[in-house]
Amino acid sequence: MMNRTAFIKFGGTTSFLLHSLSSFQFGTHTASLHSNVSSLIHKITNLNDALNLFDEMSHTRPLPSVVHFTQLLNAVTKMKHFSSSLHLFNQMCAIGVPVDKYSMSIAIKCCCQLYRSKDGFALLGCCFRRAIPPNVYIFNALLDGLVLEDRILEAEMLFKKLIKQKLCEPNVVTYNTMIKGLCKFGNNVTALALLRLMEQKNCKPDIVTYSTIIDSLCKDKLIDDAFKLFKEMLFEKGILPDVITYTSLIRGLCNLGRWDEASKLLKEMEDENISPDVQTFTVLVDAFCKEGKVEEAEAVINIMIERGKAPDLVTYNSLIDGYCLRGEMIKAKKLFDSITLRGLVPDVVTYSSLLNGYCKNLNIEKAEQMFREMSGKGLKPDVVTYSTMIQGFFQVGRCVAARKLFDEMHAQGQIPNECTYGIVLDGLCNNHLVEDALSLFHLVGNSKLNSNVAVYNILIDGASKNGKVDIARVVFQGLTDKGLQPNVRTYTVMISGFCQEGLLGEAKLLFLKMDESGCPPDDVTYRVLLQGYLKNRHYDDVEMLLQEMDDRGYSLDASTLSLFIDDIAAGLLDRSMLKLLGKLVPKELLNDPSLCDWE
DNA sequence: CTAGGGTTAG
Repeated sequence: MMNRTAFIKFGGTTSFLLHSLSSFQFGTHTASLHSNVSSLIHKITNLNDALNLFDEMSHTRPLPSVVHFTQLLNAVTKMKHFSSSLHLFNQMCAIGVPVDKYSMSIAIKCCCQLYRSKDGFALLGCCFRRAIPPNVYIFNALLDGLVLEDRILEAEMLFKKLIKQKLCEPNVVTYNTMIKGLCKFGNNVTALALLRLMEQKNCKPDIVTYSTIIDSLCKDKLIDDAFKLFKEMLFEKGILPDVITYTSLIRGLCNLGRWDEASKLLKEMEDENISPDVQTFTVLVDAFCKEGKVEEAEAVINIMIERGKAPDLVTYNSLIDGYCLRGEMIKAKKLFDSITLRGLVPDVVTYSSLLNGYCKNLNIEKAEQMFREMSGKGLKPDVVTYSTMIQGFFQVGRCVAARKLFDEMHAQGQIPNECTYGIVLDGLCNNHLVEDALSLFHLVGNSKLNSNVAVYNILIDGASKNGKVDIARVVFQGLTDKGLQPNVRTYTVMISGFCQEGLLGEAKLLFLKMDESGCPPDDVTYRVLLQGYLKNRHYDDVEMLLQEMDDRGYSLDASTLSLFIDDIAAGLLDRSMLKLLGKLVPKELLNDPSLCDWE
């Protein structure tokens, strides 16, 4: 806590306060403080001013009222200085300001926003002891805290308890917070059910309710459902969408590559006089970059600047990623270096993006350099940074370095997640260390990490590629034994493994099982099986498979197609198959010169 | 004097 001396030292930026406060610094005009305090609080723009004003207030006798202290507390909280705000709250208690439900609710909110909902609940206990009946604001803050910490079951329990024990009447914010939690865990169905419950209970869903669910549907690529809800909101409830609603929908469309509709929606929102903001533009930049359309992303940034919406760190992080994806590392680094010139400070994501770019482009030394540099700047590498770097080491065959970093990650308190685990298993397999991957897999045993099909897909693929199809078969069996459902990819990698070993009978059997199991083969499965057949000169089922592909609307890829052409040229396959093959050539390959000379 | 929804990295 800063004292008065420190305040003087900081000087300069707070001169208006000094001036305003000078009237009572010598204890002569305390009355003027009380009348001025609200206006002083409104002028607060930084933490130092707030802390010093608090200091002044706490030395004033009689003490300013709890309302004034709470106003100040609120100002600090709005600046997101949650721990300072909590500190001030504690000071208030210590100097005997009688805290009320308002200050309590702010303090609880601060605990929760700091991922310390446990302390929030402790304060709830204080409410009861001090005969401050907790209100809906307090419970909403606690509910939000649980959601923030991903403690969704406890959030649901609290929500139900509020209603059952009539602790408070849940309002639209309570519902919205619970819905946000459900959406965060991908439970759109229950979120929607809660929206319906609101209607029943006469607690009108509002734009936040709708936007939250619409956003979640978009994230799950359920864009049609999202628009259905959007129309319901607009036409049945008469709620007008705002910039947030539009941004979610635009992102949903962009992520599905439906650019035309996205730009139509962008135009629609501008027609409604809703201006896209920095986040809307950033969504566009990010989507373009992910598609490799960096020029379009740059154009969006230029539009932003023209319109006076300064791109922020997130915008630039996305663009860095876009350059990295295209292997344009010089541009990526140049942008990285220019971020500081724009008055922005690179964060963990910025560093991780560039580091990822260097890894993906196999410049591991530069990646390591970024890794060291960020630590030097006081930025702590997080799970993503570590995972990226570990993957980079594996990609260049530096398995020992990968292992060392994995251990360091543990030591630094960064817990590997599913993705890290997958990277390690994949890395080991790709470096011919299938046995090590299996040992790790068995070591992990029955934990949650091993209940993900992706893990099995990696091991089956890895074992097969190392010529250990027997191990792959055992892992595949283990997956079903565990009650997990293989997905298309699982079947496909297993079939690919069988084909590699010339076990076409087993491949075919598994292929046939897919439809039976309600997991129909996709175009990749067909290509894998066809390649297996062709490479093994097994032509019996080929024509039938091609016909099925045509029926299902699938197409061939360039490499499978060239195998066919080679076999036809060698007279191994009949030219009559060309007609069928012609139907399976994807549009983008039609102008490929290497495929022009057949027929 | 107190509350809620949208953007980035593996």
